[in-house]
Amino acid sequence: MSPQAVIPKLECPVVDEDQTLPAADPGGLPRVLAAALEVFSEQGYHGAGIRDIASAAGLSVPGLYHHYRSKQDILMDLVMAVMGDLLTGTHAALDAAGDDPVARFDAVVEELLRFHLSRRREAFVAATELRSLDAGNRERYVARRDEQQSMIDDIVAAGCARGVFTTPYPADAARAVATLCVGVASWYRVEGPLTADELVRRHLALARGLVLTR
Amino acid sequence: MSPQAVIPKLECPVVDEDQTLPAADPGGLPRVLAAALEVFSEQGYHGAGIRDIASAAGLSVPGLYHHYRSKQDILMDLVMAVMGDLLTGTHAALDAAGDDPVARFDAVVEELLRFHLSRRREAFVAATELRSLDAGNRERYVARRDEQQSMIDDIVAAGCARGVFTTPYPADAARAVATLCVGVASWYRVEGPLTADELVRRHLALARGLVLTR
DNA sequence: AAACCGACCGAGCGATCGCTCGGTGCCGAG
DNA sequence: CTCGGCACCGAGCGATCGCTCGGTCGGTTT
Repeated sequence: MSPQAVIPKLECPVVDEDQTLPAADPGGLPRVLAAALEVFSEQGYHGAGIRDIASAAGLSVPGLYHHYRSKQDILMDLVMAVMGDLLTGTHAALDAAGDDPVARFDAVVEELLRFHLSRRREAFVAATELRSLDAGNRERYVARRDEQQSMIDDIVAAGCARGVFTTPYPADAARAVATLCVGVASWYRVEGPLTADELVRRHLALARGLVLTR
Repeated sequence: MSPQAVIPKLECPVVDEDQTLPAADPGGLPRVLAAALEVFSEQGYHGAGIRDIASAAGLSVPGLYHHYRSKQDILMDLVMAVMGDLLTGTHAALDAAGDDPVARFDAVVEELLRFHLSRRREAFVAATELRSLDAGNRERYVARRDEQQSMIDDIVAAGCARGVFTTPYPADAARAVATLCVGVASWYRVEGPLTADELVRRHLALARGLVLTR
């Protein structure tokens, strides 16, 4: 189904991506995970067949199973890799932002927005396929997700404690901020009227509106 | 999989629901659609088999196909029924709200929130299974969805025109309001710390923060 | 009584599912 | 030159998929 030519086979442990991929992601995911992302984002986990993933990766079915033990493992590896990148990014943004709660808020919101803009399909799959993870995997994933959410919670709470944020409901506002940032992944289109920079600018203002309720 | 006893068979065109359903919805959906909602919300469209739907509805597989022509038709009927209820509700709330943009804004936001609270699973399925609708069905559904969005757009634009809303980005704020309201369906739990009324109160304040950006 | 209808079901169709068996070809180490 | 191991594949396993065929059954019409 995927309209790709024959790509020379070679799975390399280190990054070595000089091949032109059909429409791959910018995040440097391994070839199989990039292929899985492609088909999962279009058909969903249960709608995508192993054969779809294999051929999108330029592999046979047994070739795929040489690298991953099951379809469930592929999904888990994918969403955990994405969540790991997100946490790395937001932690780095926070470290660079210093101590001012407003600067920290802006930094984490901007990072969240840019992540969900540049890796829309990853974020979409991670959000919608939560239910396709089996119980143990889901638990491990949700723990990481909560780690991200409580990062925002803490920043908003700190801002409220110092009086720079005025919302009477810090926890609800923090969740609303996350909802807003994550939500861009499900409607943003590069062909749309908004550049990424302009979108970030506007949504930073909207996010501030959530913590500065009058 | 569904732990239900044998329910007397009888599909009635008019509403006649004195049977105790296992964990059915409050929205008065036909038996088959209520069953489909149950399994779609747990396994997704592609993850759910028609045997799951049939047995959740207390029917055999051919019995199911007596009422619906295909699995795709069941999904389409389900999401269109839900979207129809939402549009009916928000239009009614608007009609009752009069002409003041702030009253209209509050009315539609409250209706959106209450709908997504009381019919969480419906809203969740409609949002996540968009991609499972085939091209023609998706187009028809998205048209109704856009109708709902532009209702909010118009209210925010009217409020900005009269100067009671101050956001410099009415369209983005309106989308953020919708994102916020729709989002509650994916995290709200009845067992959680927030009553529905308190949640509505707080999120009305948050939504106002989005259109009253300083 | 005969003819018809809507609601429903047992059995099973071909296709596809996730996954595995038993390989082949290549490569660096000994 | 052999050998072990890695990357990979053709073929096909049993199970399940969406869907249909050919009915039965009880009620209404004529």
